[in-house]
Amino acid sequence: MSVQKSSQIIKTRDAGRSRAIILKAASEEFSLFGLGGARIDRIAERSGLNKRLIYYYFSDKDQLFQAVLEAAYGKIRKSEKELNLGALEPAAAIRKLVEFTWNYYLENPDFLTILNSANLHKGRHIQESNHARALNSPLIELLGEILEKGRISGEFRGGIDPVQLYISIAGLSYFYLSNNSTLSVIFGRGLMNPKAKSERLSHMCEVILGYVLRG
Amino acid sequence: MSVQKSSQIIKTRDAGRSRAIILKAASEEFSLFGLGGARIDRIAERSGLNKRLIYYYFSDKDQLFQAVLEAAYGKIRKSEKELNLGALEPAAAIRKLVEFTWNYYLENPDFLTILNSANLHKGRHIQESNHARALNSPLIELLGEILEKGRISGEFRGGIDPVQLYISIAGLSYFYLSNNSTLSVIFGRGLMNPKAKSERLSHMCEVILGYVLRG
DNA sequence: GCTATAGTTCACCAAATGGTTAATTAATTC
DNA sequence: GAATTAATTAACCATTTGGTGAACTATAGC
Repeated sequence: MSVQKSSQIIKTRDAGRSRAIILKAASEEFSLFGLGGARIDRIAERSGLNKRLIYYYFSDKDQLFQAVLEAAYGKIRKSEKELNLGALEPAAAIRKLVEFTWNYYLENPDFLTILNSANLHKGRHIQESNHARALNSPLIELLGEILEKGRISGEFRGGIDPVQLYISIAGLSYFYLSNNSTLSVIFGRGLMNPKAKSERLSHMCEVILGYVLRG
Repeated sequence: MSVQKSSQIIKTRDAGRSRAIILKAASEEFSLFGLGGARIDRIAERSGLNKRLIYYYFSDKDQLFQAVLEAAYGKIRKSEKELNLGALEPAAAIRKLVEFTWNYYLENPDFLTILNSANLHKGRHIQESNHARALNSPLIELLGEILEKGRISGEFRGGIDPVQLYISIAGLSYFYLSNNSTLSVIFGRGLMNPKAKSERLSHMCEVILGYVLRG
């Protein structure tokens, strides 16, 4: 910030900062209304920046959405890397992955809705994004090693496909959280209160560990 | 159909038929583009009926979406009822529920996307729909009975919450299918080819049965 | 300090959007 | 078969939409 022309405050110029602000505002907007329901004018308002800047930095709505998607993937991949599952015993590692997934979705609800939008559009934006495609989950390899380690030690059953397991772990949290509004109504039961949430986490751990552990 | 004024073919008038046609066209449109991305003009085109009729029968876009949602719920509830799980042994009943869920989602992809839209909008449309709220899954009670029967016979573990189990069964299929576009890209693996689909179904059965069956 | 460029603003636009008015015609009632 | 009602149509509209042209200004390099 600097002062200029009779105490009028003007922002210093910073491309990186503006880009980041727009990205965040866009992420909120897409998350709230989906790709089709999002409004560029509202993103501009939300960001406090001029609408023209959105086009200056991101060309059009689809490319803006793609950038939002890339950022969302980048963020979760980063968190996954910090997990350090390799250091744990197999069963503890699996449990930690279930807990991490649950907590990450819980703390980043935008991630779920943005992914839903991406899928509504048949993954078009991810396919067009070399960046996001390269963000190919390194977790799968690690998960494969953990499963192998557990199998050798005799505690895990054999023949588990890490991709299937990863999708199952994600799916158990994802569906509950992403669809919680309709599920809560249908079951007449608040799925987001603290007790319900903790019960869900225990249930998921039981399901996943009940599966991987040799009976 | 009837012929009139020098061989010009005109449709007979039928409120019920028109309503149904609009509902189907709207369902396709909402499913393809979401609530925000759907276009009333396109729904009119798709239905082959005059746009004004949409407003005549459904008042506005939100109420049209609500009707689509109600129809979607009505349809799956009807299919669930025809399942007749009560007649089966507990383990077979659970397996059949997993298979049914998977197949239903597979054959009705619109159901998934419409539900996603409903959730994007915080379940507002379901809450406002007495009809859909009353469609409260009767499967839960039945599932509770099946679990109890299995527990008494000693094959199932005790303390399973039918709601949690139902959500897990649904979630395992739902996430895989609803997010298959992005997942296929990320894992570099076609999740919708016949082999992948059959592997998914076995995996889910193993996970769910591995959980309910006493180790 | 001058210049070139990158960042920002403002005013604008054609097309699309959800929704409406009012007339018209088929079906139903009497 | 006339009168009433219900279904359908065509034309229209105010507003919103994604996107642009071109001017302007702060900053970095010289």
